[in-house]
Amino acid sequence: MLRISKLTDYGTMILVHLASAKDKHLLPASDVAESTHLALPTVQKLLKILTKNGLVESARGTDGGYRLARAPEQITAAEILDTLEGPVAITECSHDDGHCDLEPNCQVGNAWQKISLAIRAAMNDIRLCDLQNPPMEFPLRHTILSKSGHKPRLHKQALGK
Amino acid sequence: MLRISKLTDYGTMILVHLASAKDKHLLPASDVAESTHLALPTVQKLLKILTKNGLVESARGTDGGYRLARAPEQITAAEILDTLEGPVAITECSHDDGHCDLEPNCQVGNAWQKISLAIRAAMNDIRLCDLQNPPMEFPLRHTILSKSGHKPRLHKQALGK
DNA sequence: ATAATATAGGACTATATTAGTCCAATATAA
DNA sequence: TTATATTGGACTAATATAGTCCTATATTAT
Ligand code: FES
Ligand code: FES
Repeated sequence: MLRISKLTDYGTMILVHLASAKDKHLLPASDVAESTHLALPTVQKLLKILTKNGLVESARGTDGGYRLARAPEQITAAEILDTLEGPVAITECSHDDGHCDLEPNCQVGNAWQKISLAIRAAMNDIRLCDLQNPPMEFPLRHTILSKSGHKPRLHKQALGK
Repeated sequence: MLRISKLTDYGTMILVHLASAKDKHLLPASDVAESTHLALPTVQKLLKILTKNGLVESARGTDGGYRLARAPEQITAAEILDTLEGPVAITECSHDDGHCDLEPNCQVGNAWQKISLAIRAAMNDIRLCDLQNPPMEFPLRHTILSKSGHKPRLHKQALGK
């Protein structure tokens, strides 16, 4: 259903490993690779991506390495997915962008897109610490606009292309 | 986020088209292709898949064709995704099945899987008629276990695999 | 300075998945 | 028997993902 790629899985493992690190200590990629049993080049690649997206921070040189940029409670699943899965928009329309000659009443792409956004909103409630130590059940209590049926959040998110 | 494939999008368009058909009338694949502006071979392939999975029913021969097997209110988004995206399970663990030598405390794959299931549960509330004519907002009000508040967030250790 | 360590950036290949097409077989009705 | 239309599956092409490797840059210690 929600299909996450292997790299996203790996990336999450890496984040979880960093989350369990001592304090502000920096872990070199080689250490992370060893601990997670993932191939070093893959770990290097992922750590670079995570760094570029602000989830982890890095230092070069001797005793350099990586660590979480924030506490595990302040990193959301939405961020992790955005970072590792990329800004993949749901298929918007089977016809090329903007021009749907057929049916102006076809809201199919639109509908899937709204569903996707609702899910994404729900992902904001799940945090790295939840992935680290998952609860019995994950709640998904959102609508695309708001949780109380009002109009507060407009979620004008640009889903790019 | 939730990434649906092009074929799933096409398939949804086809379902919506069938949903708008007169009564119990059968539409041949060629008709569907023309109406949706999709390539005929693709439409044929998708209709076969939809038929095999019980979402539409078919008749052969002259005046044969396809129609929805049930009313649009009785076809859920979950079914559509299951049918068109296949039974794609989320990546369970980066190590081969059952054998995670490293860390017994790694619940990463497990966590994503639970999230995926929660989303799938939410998809049971969305129906073909909603995709046809999407509401302002899609509600996602589920947890993996129940919908009535059940003391979530307990961070209980999940049972293994 | 120089050497050693480690990240940054990106190019590159290999693999897997998705998308799309086509053909032979079967069923139905006129 | 002919025309219509689905069924089943094989097949190729296109794209996305996974994985590796090379060069440049920054940092620290000697
Ligand atoms: S086919 Fe273009 S909006 Fe649906
Ligand atoms: S690496 Fe095996 S369960 Fe997480």
